[in-house]
Amino acid sequence: MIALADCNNFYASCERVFQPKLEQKPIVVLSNNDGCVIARSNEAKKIGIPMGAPAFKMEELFENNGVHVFSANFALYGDFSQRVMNTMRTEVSAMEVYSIDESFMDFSNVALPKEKALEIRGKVKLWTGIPISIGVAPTKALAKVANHYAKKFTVDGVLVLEKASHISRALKKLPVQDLWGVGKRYAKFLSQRGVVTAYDLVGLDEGWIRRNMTVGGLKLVQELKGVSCFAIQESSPRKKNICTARSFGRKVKSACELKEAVSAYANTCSEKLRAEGSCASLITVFLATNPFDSSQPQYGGSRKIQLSTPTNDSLEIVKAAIETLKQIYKPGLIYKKAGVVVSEIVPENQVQLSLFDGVDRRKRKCLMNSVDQINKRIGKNKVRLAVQGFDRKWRLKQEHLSPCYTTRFTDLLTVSL
DNA sequence: TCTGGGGTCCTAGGACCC
DNA sequence: TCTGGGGTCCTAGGACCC
Repeated sequence: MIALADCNNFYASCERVFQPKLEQKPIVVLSNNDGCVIARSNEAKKIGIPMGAPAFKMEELFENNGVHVFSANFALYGDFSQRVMNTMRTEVSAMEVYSIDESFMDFSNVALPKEKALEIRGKVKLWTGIPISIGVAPTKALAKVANHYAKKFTVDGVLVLEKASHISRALKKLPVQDLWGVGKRYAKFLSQRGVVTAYDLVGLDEGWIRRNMTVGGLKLVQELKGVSCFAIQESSPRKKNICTARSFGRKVKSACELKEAVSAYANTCSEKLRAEGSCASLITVFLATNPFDSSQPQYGGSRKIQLSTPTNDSLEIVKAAIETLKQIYKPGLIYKKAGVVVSEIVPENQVQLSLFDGVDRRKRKCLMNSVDQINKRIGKNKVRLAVQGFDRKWRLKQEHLSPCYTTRFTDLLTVSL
């Protein structure tokens, strides 16, 4: 048996932990740049605020319903995620962290799954303040289904799906698009063929599924029949791509500002590589104008640069990114977004060195180590490259940011007696 | 004025190899 | 008249996840 734990309305719940007066109140969390709604408390869902709705179109609705609006605070959510995962890890022998707010847990040796799940749920709430729901079933895909019902229809937030009759009853009531692995396109394609529920999908010919929904669809159907195709993966495989990209908080025209932004993103990619113990040899830079602004000329450019030696050195990666940016930059346009992707990733200790390499890599590694350690101790980006800029006018718009209660000393909660 | 930011996997088709 | 069979690698695009 496999359990899937999923935090309820995770970002909204994080915002509530240190502001208990927000219990029972509608909360929404906005994406970067306060762009669109990415998380909603149950109360906000009831008001009819859709997921992904642009915030500027919702202002009246927010106002009229007393909705508490937050800018995304990923430092806070990331820290809470770790606390939740660490708490769950004390209870099970094997666990896979699947996303920032979800984990699969091995329940194969759990005698009383329902009781165990309730215990975990209670412990996470007590230790972290975050409410979670847990679904337990024979496979991952079925655990997802169980979790779906646990969240929607149970009082205690836990559902075990084990008996065949219970499983087929659950599948009969589940719209096919609510399945893990069935998105909008497949849902439309299937409904045109009369496949509406998960149960309908399971009844189809497997050859047909394979032809029309690839092996991914076939594995999903197998899992729904109780045949496990997805094992619990305790350690995450090395990333194949690492991307840092942002929309700008305001219009950006000048090459100089773009250079600052792209340098900052390239530096972040380098930091992510170092944190993973990886190096990359392909750097891609892209930029784009605002696709929603039809009054302006549109442009999207991207270009790659191949490095002869894989690296995670900020100086090298930033330099390569700036060179690449110069090749795709067109003056006179209003840019809205830029990003850097690093790929062709290899482990740091398996880098193929070049005979003609001019860089003193040992020395550089020491430098990067020092920078990382200092920044870890006294704050992000305290030591950085000058090219990353100082006023950073292009940075995110975050008008409703909550304090980083758990990751920044100056933001610690104060209590007056 | 204002619409996010990460990822993965699969497939088809073209170019090329022997 | 008649033109094989087996591969790999790369890319773009599509689908999905959170």
